[in-house]
Amino acid sequence: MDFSYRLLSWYHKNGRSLPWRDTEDAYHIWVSEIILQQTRVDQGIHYYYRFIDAFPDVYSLSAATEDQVLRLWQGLGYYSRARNLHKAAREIAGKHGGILPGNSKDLEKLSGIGPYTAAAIASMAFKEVVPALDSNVYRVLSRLFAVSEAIDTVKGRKIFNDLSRDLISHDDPGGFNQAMMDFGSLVCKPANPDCMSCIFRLECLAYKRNAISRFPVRHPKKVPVKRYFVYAVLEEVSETGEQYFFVQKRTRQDIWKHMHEFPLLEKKENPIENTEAIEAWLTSLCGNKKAYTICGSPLYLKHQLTHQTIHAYFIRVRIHAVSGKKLQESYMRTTAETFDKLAKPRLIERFLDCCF
DNA sequence: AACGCGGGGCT
DNA sequence: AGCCCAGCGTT
Repeated sequence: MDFSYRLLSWYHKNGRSLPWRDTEDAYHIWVSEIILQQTRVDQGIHYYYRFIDAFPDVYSLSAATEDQVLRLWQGLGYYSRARNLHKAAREIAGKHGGILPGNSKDLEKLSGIGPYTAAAIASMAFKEVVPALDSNVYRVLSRLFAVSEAIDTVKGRKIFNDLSRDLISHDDPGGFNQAMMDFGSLVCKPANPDCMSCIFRLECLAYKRNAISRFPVRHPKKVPVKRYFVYAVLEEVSETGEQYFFVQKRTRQDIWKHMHEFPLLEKKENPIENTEAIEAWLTSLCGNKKAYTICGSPLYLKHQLTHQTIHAYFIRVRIHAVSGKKLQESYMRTTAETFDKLAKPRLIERFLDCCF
């Protein structure tokens, strides 16, 4: 089969030049692969430079705190990637002498490394002949062979796995995998693919059937759920003139785990008209009605996630004198400077951009 | 197998 | 407004 030869020829002429290519350092490749999970290259590349700069090797990453790693990941989303990367780095530093496992099966045992990432690292860093199936590859193959099985089922995955195993280059598996991904993102794009410059156009079954847009097949997605957040932005100015905020770290199995935010009241329905309930909440936070003053009217921000629509209201509150017990026990009192260094979700960053 | 997990670009 | 992106872990 000359598929891989033709693909690699295309790749050597048209492939992208990226900082994690042309390196033997498995750690660098690993970091790039984690950053690029469900993330476009354009979006992730800046984070890659900053991450490698801050943590140039496994040991520097393992020596960092989770908070430091999350702060660097801030704004990129899917924060479990950062937590798992950090966790795995500590495991490698502790149990593997700082060396990444040298094959895909052992790589897959590490936190945050699944079938795709294991195959990507093993093929690129260790020349293991194993196909890395990401959504680019699913798209390219589903169109080439008009695969009508959905890509997000076990049955479908097996079909694509088998196809790739037949096609993959044994001389340059890493190049093959990267070539497939570049081809998918540069030519066989999700929308408006560039079929006219496609080297496989004449063999492409989807193109022949004039059915490009029907591939790949995937299961329909769920509609986003609505959530209503009311944040109390509690500001206290001490006698020395220092400004303090009250913040908390999210710990639940939910969005933004281990990221920081303001005291939060969440409702299923829009609560903003119910001023009594909100004031009761603020009072319980601050101890009594005289302990605080609401500044102005709430600021509303809509925040769209892939699977949730968050309607957020920020209420700025000035705290006088002594704070309530609940505030002391459940929340951290931080200076503006310290707060700045904490990892925060985009929504909180957006609010800060508006008001501070 | 189904679900939850971000943020941003493209159409 | 909806779809998609160098997927993975949990339930």
